[in-house]
Amino acid sequence: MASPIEGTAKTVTIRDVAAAAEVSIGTASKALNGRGRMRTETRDRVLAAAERLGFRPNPLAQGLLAGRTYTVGLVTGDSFGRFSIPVMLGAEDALGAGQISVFMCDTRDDPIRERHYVERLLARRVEGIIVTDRRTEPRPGIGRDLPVPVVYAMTQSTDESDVSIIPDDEGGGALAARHLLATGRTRIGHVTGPEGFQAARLRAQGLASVLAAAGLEPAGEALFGQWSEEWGRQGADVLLHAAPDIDAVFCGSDQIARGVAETLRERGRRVPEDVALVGFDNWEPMVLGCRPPLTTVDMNLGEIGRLAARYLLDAIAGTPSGGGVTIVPASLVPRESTRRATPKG
Amino acid sequence: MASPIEGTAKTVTIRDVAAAAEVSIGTASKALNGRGRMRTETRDRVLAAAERLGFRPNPLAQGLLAGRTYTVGLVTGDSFGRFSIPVMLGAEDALGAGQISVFMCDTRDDPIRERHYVERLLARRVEGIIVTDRRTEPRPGIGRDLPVPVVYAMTQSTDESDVSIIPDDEGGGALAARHLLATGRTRIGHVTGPEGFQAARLRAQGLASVLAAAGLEPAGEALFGQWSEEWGRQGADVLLHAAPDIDAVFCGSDQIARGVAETLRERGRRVPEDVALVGFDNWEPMVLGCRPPLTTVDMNLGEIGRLAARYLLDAIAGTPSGGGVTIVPASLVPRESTRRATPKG
DNA sequence: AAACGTTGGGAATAGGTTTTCTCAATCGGA
DNA sequence: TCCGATTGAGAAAACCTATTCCCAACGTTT
Repeated sequence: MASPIEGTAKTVTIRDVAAAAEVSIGTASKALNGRGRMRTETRDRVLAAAERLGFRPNPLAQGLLAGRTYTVGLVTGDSFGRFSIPVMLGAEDALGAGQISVFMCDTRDDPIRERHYVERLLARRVEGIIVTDRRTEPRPGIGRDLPVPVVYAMTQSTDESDVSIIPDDEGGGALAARHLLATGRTRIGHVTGPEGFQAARLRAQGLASVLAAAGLEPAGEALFGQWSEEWGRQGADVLLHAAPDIDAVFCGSDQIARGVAETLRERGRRVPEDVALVGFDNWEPMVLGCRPPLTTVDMNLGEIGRLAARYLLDAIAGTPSGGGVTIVPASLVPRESTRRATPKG
Repeated sequence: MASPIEGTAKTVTIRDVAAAAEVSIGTASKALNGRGRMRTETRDRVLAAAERLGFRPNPLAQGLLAGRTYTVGLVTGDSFGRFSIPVMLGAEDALGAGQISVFMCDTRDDPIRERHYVERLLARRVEGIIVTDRRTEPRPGIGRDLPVPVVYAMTQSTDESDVSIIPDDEGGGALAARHLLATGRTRIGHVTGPEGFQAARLRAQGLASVLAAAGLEPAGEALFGQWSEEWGRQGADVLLHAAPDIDAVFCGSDQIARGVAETLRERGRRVPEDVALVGFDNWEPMVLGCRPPLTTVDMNLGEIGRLAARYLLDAIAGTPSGGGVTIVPASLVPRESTRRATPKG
């Protein structure tokens, strides 16, 4: 049986199909699309000819006529890094199912390139654009009054009327805090990334408000630093000095948590027996490489991507669903680093 | 000044431009493309009108006429993971510069999805396809006698006449070995991934042949296991038991190297003073998070992508450059884990 | 003044598909 | 037997741009 992927020296058009089936082009089109009324015998004859010749309608011609391209653009400033990849996969998942293809653009965080790419996408008549980035901070939009809908995923536009879909950093922090409380911890420290990052501030805030609601004080101040293991190692020492009696640390990222885990172990604190540990990101190589495997918060980035895609599809269909900023809840992924100490005896 | 990105309620065609400039459509086209002969006054009038109306030629119409789409497909089985991303960025870099846009397809390693996507790309009349994957193993091609050129990057087609561009695993292993020899190490162990991976076998072989050429025996057998930190920790113990006097370990991946580093430290061996360590991949978070920062081999994946793109561009232009399998040399990235012990006194 | 060359611009066609309109043929009913 | 209704299929327009061919007008030369 001939594979439809197999080569065709020359591209076969509907004209060829019509000729082979001995009908007019219009009839062939109707037969292929199940549109008009005709004898089933005729329809079958056309279908058979199309199959035999390996006919694939030219989407350029289709799009030209329909005024649609069934394409969207995906613009990232993150060079498709750790954060934008899952978003992108989620989006591609949702879009691909609907026969929409995705143009990929990497701006390298350069506004000039970004503008350039947006221009090109618009020239190509994409029907929508998804913008993703590494930081959840609000950023300037990619242009005002664009002729197609735009969704910001994993980042926000400074223009509040734009549609943004972001993770729930504060809720994630709260989730981690409640999990630690539920496993019996009360003296909880926090080591996280630069204070300049909204994500870091919100996660800290989520932790703080849960602690406050439980009538607890945080153990030491929230330590802002870098998104690195090295800072995790340093931060753990600072924390142990400031609050030697801590029984848990919530970290702003899995990388930081690994650094913290290492220092804790070297200082003779057992994880999770003496000190429980929660990370953030659910970045597998980090989380599983950690000793012990790390309880962490998953931002559900794939869901963010899917949501962004769905919004875009709705907007393209002319029925935009909601607007403004949508916050996607985070999930807690429990692993060994917060296992409850087994009661003695 | 009006931004060309700004919105246009209705898409403006060359017809509108022609009307605004009071010329015929044909003249407008010639003016915009600098083709025919005409008074500069006329040309300027058209250009001004186009600018004013924000005219962008419809690429569908252009493509339909020219029989070109200026698009290529990028198909990955790796869900755009750690290995295919850099390849993809390199490719996008080279293609984007040439006004070619890239369709992104994630097959999730599923042959059905792959076939589906290839179908869709061909239907969209892409002018070429790049296939990337996580493993460098030969894999079945995406189809025979396709109407467009195909390049396999970071993977190979089982069909030897297909064009593949892969990293130099063996050369990378040799590079690591020579670096260790150059820093005065002679008793070199090897911990790597599953023997089922060609990449693991080739890297081991690169090490082995350099050692043999130097008249040295490997320290212990090459240890094949998993691509994980956990295996690195275990493997290091096995190695220390089999060859307690090792002064260097070459690891098949940075993750493994981190595990090895950890065990070495816990067993009282200092890195790099007692034992030097070389990883593979140059995966930044791993390499920099390691203590000490890890010397490693970089496969130059970006270059692989750029090369793949360049080949594709040549093939599209009708002048395919070379063919068969191209191997891209690896580079050694020296860091602290192989620092030469400073001579005493 | 006539013949010729040059220049500027328009008309028409192509590209592949969808859709609307139109027409012919067939069938049923009176 | 004739008329009307219904069905099946074709012709043509539309989508938008690029290109080829052609024509008219103007200027130059003899």
